[in-house]
Amino acid sequence: MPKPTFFNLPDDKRARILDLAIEEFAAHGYRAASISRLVAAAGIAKGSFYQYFDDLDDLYHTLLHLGGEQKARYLQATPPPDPAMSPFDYLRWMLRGSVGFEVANPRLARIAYQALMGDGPAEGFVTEMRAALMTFYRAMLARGIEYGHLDPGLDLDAAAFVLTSTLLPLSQYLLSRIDLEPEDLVRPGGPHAAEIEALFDGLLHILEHGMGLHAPEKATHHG
Amino acid sequence: MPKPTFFNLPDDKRARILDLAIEEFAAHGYRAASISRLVAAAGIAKGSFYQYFDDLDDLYHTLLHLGGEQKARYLQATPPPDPAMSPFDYLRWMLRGSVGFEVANPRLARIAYQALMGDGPAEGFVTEMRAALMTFYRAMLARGIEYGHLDPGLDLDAAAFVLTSTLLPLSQYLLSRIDLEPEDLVRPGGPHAAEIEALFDGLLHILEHGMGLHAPEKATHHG
Amino acid sequence: MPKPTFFNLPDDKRARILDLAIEEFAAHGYRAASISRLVAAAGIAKGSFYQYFDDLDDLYHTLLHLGGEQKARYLQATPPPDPAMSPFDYLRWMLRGSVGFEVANPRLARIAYQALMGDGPAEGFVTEMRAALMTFYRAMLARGIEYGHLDPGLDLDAAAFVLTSTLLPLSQYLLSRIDLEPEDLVRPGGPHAAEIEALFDGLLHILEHGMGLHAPEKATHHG
Amino acid sequence: MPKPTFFNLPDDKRARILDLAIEEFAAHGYRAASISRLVAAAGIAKGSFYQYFDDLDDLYHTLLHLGGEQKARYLQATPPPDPAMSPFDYLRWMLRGSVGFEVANPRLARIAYQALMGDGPAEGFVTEMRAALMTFYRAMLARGIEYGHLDPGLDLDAAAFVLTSTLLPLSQYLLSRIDLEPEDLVRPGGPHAAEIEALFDGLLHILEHGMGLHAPEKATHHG
DNA sequence: TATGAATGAGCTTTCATTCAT
DNA sequence: CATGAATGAAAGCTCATTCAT
Repeated sequence: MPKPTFFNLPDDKRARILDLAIEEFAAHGYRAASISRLVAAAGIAKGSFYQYFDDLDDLYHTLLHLGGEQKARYLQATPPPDPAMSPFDYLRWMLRGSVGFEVANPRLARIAYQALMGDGPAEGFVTEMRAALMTFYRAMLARGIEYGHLDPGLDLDAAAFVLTSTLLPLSQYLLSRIDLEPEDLVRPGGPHAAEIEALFDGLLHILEHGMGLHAPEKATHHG
Repeated sequence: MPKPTFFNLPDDKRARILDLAIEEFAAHGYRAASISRLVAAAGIAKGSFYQYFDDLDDLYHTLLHLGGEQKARYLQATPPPDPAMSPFDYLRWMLRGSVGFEVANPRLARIAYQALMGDGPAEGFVTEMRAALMTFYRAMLARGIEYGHLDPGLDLDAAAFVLTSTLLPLSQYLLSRIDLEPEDLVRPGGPHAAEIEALFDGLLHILEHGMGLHAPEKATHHG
Repeated sequence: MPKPTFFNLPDDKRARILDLAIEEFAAHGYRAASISRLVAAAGIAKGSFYQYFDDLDDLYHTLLHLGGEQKARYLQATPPPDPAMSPFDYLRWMLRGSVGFEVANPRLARIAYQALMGDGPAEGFVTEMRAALMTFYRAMLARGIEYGHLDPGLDLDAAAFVLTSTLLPLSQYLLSRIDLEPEDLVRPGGPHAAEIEALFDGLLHILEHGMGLHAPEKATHHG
Repeated sequence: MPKPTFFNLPDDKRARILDLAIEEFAAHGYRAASISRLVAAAGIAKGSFYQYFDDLDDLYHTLLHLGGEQKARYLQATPPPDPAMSPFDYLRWMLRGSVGFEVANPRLARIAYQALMGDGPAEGFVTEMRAALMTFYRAMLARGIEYGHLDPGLDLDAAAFVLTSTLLPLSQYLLSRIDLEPEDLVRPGGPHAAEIEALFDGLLHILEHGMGLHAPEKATHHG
């Protein structure tokens, strides 16, 4: 938790520090991030850092929380589909939102991704978030079964694992595959919008047929 | 690339150094691994390290190559099924082999996993290996389509991505979920063999139905 | 010397600051005492400290003076015996008083003791106080000779040195030897009152016979 | 305990480092001694210090042990008097030796003195040494009683306390009183030899008469 | 080849002190 | 008078790397 001093800072200064901190962690990872480098980049005194934060860990957790809040706000900008409908519609909504946010905030996304992949301190926050993700997907799938959209014989553990493993690295994959500026990547009518939607289609098709109740006629999905 | 000096070492000494290096990287990660700690643990002189390797990066890549070779040897111990048969039989073979190897070499597996997840130096090797994995899966899937086992409309990129993302973290997931000693985990008749096979079944079912040509009668997979 | 600001403070606030300052110096010693820690404990602003004192040294000397005054007041509460009588009666009075005060104010006593033992700044104050102590004892001893209570051949320097060296650490010794709460230690009828009086007897006996004119019959002091 | 590296150093370099370390601790005390200052003075790299010692504490204890050994060697150069004789003869021997050593090694003596006075880390070594001193004096006094040199009614605790308290700071007192170069102070025929012996006489007289069995005729000690 | 002492840059952290509000 | 943000010097300590033996 940052010290009150940090929140009393002028908005632009606080924002600049956070931005450079994101830069630092994204560039060097949790373990090799350096307070010295950060304060040099930010043009503030070494001692000032400790007026704002307890230590690097404090700043790190601040960044992760910040990322979580920002992503939540971003997702809420587009209302989610009716949960009684197919969970794949829901997934598509979430997928568009997540990728949109992460492509718009690639460095912050990279930090969160690495945190969930085992970089960063092993304790608390991260472990909880991984578990929360799995739990969330399990619940979503269970609801899907209840509403008759999913195969009742589905192995929930396996399915939640597939979802987590697949969706987490998705935007990193996109960013690496399409070597473009992030902002160009997801602009609604941008040059890659079609390509991305195609990938979403392919992905969701696999998941849907892998997990869903597929009537024979639905098999001709991509005529 | 290690220097010739390293290969002239007595076998046991060379093995001990590699083993402790694995320990060091697995325990502290690529960025926080320390030559000082390693030579102290190995009981060799600081200078000797530089007789064997250029630097930590050199050793790191050596370890990754070593892991690759060992895994290849391990997999080849069990002959793969006929590639003309269902790619899911092939996948199951590979899955059993991979998980078996990684659970038998948890620290080495952890290093490789973290390397592929973005720890380690961003350059060369790692990126290549990720690409190689994707390419390998793409080829496997293409062959599956060719032989009529897979839906010809399958989005190869999406499918290869799902496979890569799902199979890479699988053994880490298993190790975390089943809180047991690694060696107990995969012993053929061990206490968790059934549980693991069930997870494999669930996983392959999803992938198979998501990607395959599913005859209607196969839908009752787990009666 | 504290600044006037300090004396204009509400009594309770001023007292609290002094009390916490005593705590700080007693706990960490002169050299490791920290303004930062003190103001944090006292809940005052960093800058406020400098409104009250020049620096840590200023506060330190204030504490020492304060201790001196308090001790003087404490001693005067019990009227000293007639100086024309044996200086050992006088010593016993002083001893009781000193030990009583120091045991009642252990942290303040500890600071003063360490100051006189060479902790603290080498300059001025401390040296003076040590010299003053010696001078005081010399005068007392000289008066004892004058009044015929002491051996006229007594080496005044040696004797004053013995007194100073012996009495200064006395209460520290008592506190360390008897592992009890300070307040229990000197309560008139307390469990250790007898033990302490016995030590006083032993001590004064040695000093008296070492320095005094001892009539043969007084040799049977502790039948 | 210093690391082996330190003992492999050339003699003169090792000696210079120890000497400057003594200087550092004597000048600034245990708590304010600084590795940075020391290495600057010694002209060695910061890192080199840590090749020799674990940390400041390690060096500090090394110095104390070194002082103890040197003093023991110094004392053994003059054979002690027969312990069956008066303990005051023994005391005089010890006193001459101690003062001689401490005046010849004033800074080392100051460090040890401050250590025994409560500077330095509270743990182990120091507490033990204080207790050892008291025990040693108690034993000496008990032997004195046994051999009939001391008053059998003597309070051993009180007496041992007087001895410890008096003799410990003696050379510090001498050094402060006689403002001379240490080496001039104890040279056998030096300008202050007589003065010092006189102080010894005075001191021992007090102790002897305070603790001893004084036959009436011995009372005329300084005729 | 093996050694391990030497090095200095770099790290995190604490500190007393100043000063604008 | 009170405040607390800003500062940079200085601390202890670790590190990879070099090099003479």
